[in-house]
Amino acid sequence: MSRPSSSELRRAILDEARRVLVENGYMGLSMRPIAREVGCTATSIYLYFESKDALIHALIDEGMERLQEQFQTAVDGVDEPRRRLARLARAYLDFGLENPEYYEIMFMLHPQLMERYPPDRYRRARRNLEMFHDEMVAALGPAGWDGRDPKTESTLVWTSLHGTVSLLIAHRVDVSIDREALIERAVRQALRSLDDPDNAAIEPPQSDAARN
Amino acid sequence: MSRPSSSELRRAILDEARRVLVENGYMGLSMRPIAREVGCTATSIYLYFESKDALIHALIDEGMERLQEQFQTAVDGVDEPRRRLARLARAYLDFGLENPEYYEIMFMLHPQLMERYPPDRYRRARRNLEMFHDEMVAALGPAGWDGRDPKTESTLVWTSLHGTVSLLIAHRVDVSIDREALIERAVRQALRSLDDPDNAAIEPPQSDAARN
Amino acid sequence: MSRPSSSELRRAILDEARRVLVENGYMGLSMRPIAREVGCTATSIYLYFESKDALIHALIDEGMERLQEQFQTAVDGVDEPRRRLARLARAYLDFGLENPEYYEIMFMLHPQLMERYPPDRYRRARRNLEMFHDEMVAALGPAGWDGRDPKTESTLVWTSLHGTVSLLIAHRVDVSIDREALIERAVRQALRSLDDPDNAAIEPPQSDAARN
Amino acid sequence: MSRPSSSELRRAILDEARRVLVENGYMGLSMRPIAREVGCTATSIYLYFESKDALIHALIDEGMERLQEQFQTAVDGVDEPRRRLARLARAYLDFGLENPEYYEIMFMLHPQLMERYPPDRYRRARRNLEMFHDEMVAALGPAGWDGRDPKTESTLVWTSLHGTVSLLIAHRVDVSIDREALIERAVRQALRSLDDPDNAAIEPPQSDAARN
DNA sequence: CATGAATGAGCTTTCATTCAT
DNA sequence: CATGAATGAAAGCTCATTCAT
Repeated sequence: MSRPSSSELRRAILDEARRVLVENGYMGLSMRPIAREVGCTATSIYLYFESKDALIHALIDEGMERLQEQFQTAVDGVDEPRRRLARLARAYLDFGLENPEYYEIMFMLHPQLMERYPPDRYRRARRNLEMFHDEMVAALGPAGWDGRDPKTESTLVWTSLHGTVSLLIAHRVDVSIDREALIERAVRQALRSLDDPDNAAIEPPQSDAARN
Repeated sequence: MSRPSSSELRRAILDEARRVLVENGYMGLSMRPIAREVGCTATSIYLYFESKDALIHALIDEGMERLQEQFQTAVDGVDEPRRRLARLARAYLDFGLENPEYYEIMFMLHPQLMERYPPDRYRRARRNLEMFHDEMVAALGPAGWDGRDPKTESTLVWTSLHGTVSLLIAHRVDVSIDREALIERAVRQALRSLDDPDNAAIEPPQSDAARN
Repeated sequence: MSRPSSSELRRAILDEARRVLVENGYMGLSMRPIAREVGCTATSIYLYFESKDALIHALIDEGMERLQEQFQTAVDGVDEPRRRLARLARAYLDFGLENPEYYEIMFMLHPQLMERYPPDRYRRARRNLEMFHDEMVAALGPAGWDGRDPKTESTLVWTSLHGTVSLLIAHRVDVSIDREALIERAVRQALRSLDDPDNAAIEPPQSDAARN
Repeated sequence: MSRPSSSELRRAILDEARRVLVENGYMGLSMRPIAREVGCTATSIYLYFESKDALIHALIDEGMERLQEQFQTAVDGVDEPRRRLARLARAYLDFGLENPEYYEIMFMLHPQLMERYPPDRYRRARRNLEMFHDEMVAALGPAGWDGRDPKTESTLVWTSLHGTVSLLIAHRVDVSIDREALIERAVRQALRSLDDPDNAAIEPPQSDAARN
């Protein structure tokens, strides 16, 4: 899976690119400053990455691999389905918070930029998220869905975790909030689907509220 | 702020800027194409907005005002606290999905870009989100928190809604998922805090894996 | 026909571009040196020409107009068809030798570059050359073609003049050759079609000579 | 697949360079795409050619040799001077049309680029063209020039053939023209000098119109 | 004989912005 | 209120070429 790593420079470029990404974001990423920082010319970058897009895509790939590894580590040796799912959720949050630069390009890039990511690699990357689905099905079994759709439910787990990660790494969450407490609550809430689906107390969606 | 006179040109610039935003994202927004589209020169834009940042900030302000209006409309005439909260959640989702361009600059901009948004206006904008907090406190009363922090809980409502909105407008959610069903589930899940806080079945956070 | 000429800078850019063209050829033409020479920045050139191609195309247009003018002047007041044709031929040669930079981009550009010249403007430009055809038909009348094709014959006039012009301005013609004598002979030879078409003495094309 | 021997690589480079030349012209010729196509590195090209210029010059040399061969073949066994000259003319046209990539670098390069072609090799190459001169002298003998200069006349043969070849390979000649007919006519016209020099019907050059 | 790594100069073009009018 | 002219900086990228191995 991992490349023969043609040189340390390639590594240095990727690392510097990540560093810039978390600091300045995608649009603040430009070739010459990276080159200057790693001590080569802008031309040299093109020896390892055929374009700026390719460099970004390589980072996305790396990020997806790392997330996959953290997922595997998280569930390794854990048998109980609910615990496996909880571990996955926690691992997702941890990954995002510990690797904001990877997370940003993996899950927060604008659609227009994402379109240039090769579709087959995109599909492969998406398989990471299917773990949420598979573990949920394993946890709840064929019954117990009460008419709900497993794909929708697992997507919901993901979106709810993503909301927390993305706002945290964008420094949008009030600093007075206890970070660890929020994370813990996010994990638990994400997994509430596993418990009682009874929430009749809340009113059904109202189309009038949708109008502006 | 700016004069209340606000000519039609100013309006046209803002509208065109929004149109570009939803298509190309923040980084695809540049002054001259806007000018060309609304039929004036790039210089003219500077008569109404002192910089590109100021233009973006004006759009953020507008978006925040619109969200505020939709919040007010949503809870208008509704007395029951839980229903008020549900309405707010639904209004938030609807706003994001119907105004992706506003939503993007309001809640998805990179920190570096957000830093240039004047802090006082940022604080004012944040007050929108405090509605979640206030309504939750109203709903649960002084008791019933079981040791949980109202601020954390209301933040959790927000992040969970944001996850769904942001991934939907970024076209990250699998197209085979029923959009409306996901939204409905997102609202309900966001408000689960109001019900039983019992989730002892899920293991405690693994603090060792979270630290780097 | 001539533009309102928005400023003298536009003129200066065109002139400098021409100067560079004759010296360094098309591939030696680049924006920044032009800018430096006319005393503006490279960006300014883009105020007057939307691209390097557009700049070249503007020069082609100008050249075609000038050639057209010289053609008109040449035949002005001349009635006798043969003399009109001779004047055209001479004017063509003179134009090319006096305006080598125009001539180069008008008639010596590589096909690949020419493809980007808008087809409608190309067709308009080609009309210049149709004057050879029209005058030949006028000179020889409906009869007198002895089975030869007027279009072929007029094309032959052009190609034969072009050969002389292009080799002269490329400095390919031996310097010991009397330039004026060559030109005079070229004109006369180009118009030989008008006289006796009898050249049976020369053998027909031989396919064996075509093989390598 | 065995490795190409060194001479084969040299050959492959030259062939690929020619292929690129006919497609993209001189300015579209760059080292790395050639290397990629022949399956070596850009550096390897420098083992066989000390510079891009040298590569081009080698191609020019090759082309000149091939033209020389075709000239020899054309007149081989032909005794009658006029027929020999006609054969040469035809061979020249055929060479250009069948080897447009050679022809372009041999006869259509901008003076600035040609200056770098070593003068001695240039002179040797020029000897090809002197065959026109020698055969004309042989055909007409010491008399029969009527005051005309043999060098001028043979140059005229060349320029007139060049005009036809260069415009044809640049796709400048109207597609509705019968290519073979034009070529045949070009050969005949080029050799008209051999016949009557009487062209008194055409007016003398107008030196006044030629000056600016 | 051939390579991989690297370079410096250069390319066309776009950017947000300013200033005199 | 609006413009046309102009700019400096920077963008991504390609070029022919060199050098140690």
